[in-house]
Amino acid sequence: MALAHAIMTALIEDDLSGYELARDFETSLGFFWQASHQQIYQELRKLAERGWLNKREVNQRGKPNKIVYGLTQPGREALARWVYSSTRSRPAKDELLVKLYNLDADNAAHIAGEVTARREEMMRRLYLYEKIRRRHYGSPQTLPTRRKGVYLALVAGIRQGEQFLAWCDEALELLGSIDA
Amino acid sequence: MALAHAIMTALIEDDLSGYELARDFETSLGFFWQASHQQIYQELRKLAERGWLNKREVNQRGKPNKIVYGLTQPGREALARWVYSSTRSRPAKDELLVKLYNLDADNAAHIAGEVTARREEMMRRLYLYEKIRRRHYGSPQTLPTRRKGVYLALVAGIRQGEQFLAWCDEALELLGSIDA
DNA sequence: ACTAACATGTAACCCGTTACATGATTAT
DNA sequence: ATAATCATGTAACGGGTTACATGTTAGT
Repeated sequence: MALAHAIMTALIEDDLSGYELARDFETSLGFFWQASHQQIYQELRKLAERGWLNKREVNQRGKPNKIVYGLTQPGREALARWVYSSTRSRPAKDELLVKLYNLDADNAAHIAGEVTARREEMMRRLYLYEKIRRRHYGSPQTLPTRRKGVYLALVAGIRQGEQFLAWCDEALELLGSIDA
Repeated sequence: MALAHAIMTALIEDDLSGYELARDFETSLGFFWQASHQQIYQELRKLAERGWLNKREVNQRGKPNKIVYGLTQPGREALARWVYSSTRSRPAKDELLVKLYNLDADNAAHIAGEVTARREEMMRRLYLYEKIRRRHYGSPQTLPTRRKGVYLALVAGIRQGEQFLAWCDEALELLGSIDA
């Protein structure tokens, strides 16, 4: 049920089309919950059927028409209730860590390569996070309540990313000391 | 395909039954890749059919018989090849962070409660990690190669956990300052 | 002419979760 | 008796990924 609530969360402040939602799920909310456009379109249909979203077609000039979805009152209520439900955390699955259990002299260089690639990917992501933080979340104490929550999620991403970079460095050092 | 390789990874050094694998997937390798016994039994069947695992029934006294699986040579080769495949990271999904996007004066106390619960869960987990580290990974430089990999995975878990605790504290402070 | 971005969908398959199902042995 | 641990499975469902499918407009 989480995707439904993630989509509704994305619609709290703005009405969006499936395409726009899919784009947003590549950034912002998508940092913590990703979804493909195929999933999103399916879920939007279900949510509209259930009465949690309404839809209207918007004519655009220079672009194809789009179908814009908005939260209905029942939708807002369902979302608010969901926040009070309890979530059990399921720790992240990471293939790279499983691969580490298979470390040997032959594959050490390849694994080091994968760690390096991940490190670079995380650097790019952190750069993005920091840009957003500087622009919109400079003084968290003064933010309106909801934005404080978004800020905390962003900080979680930043902290986790910085920690990951440190781990990569440690891993690369140890991996580098293994003789091929 | 990752579950198959996680199971084979668990069988590198010891032959195990489905039940024993399911138990192991609650700790050690399971820290980075979890699976239920239902999934494991299915996957074992498939892997045996494919010739990557062999199985033999073991009679036990005082306990029901068990079916013990071991890696075949083709299995070891498939596992070794898998390590060289490239994995793209898919960032963790976390419902709690999505909930933070819904923060308001009403639900702040509930969310703080969930953060506290997660914090305690992570404390317990870190205690376990640290115990394992102290017992088996005191001097990483001197470990045999494969164990160095396992050590790095463990360190990743520890680092990530410590970071998470710090984030929880920051989050709880900010959440506590919100007036109900 | 071609590519990128805009825009929306269906179908098949695989993976994971929940529920159901059974039965032995050991300890309290 | 009852609960806990050992031990192995099936079935239904739902979520997620990949592949397939179509069409417009704007820019090079």
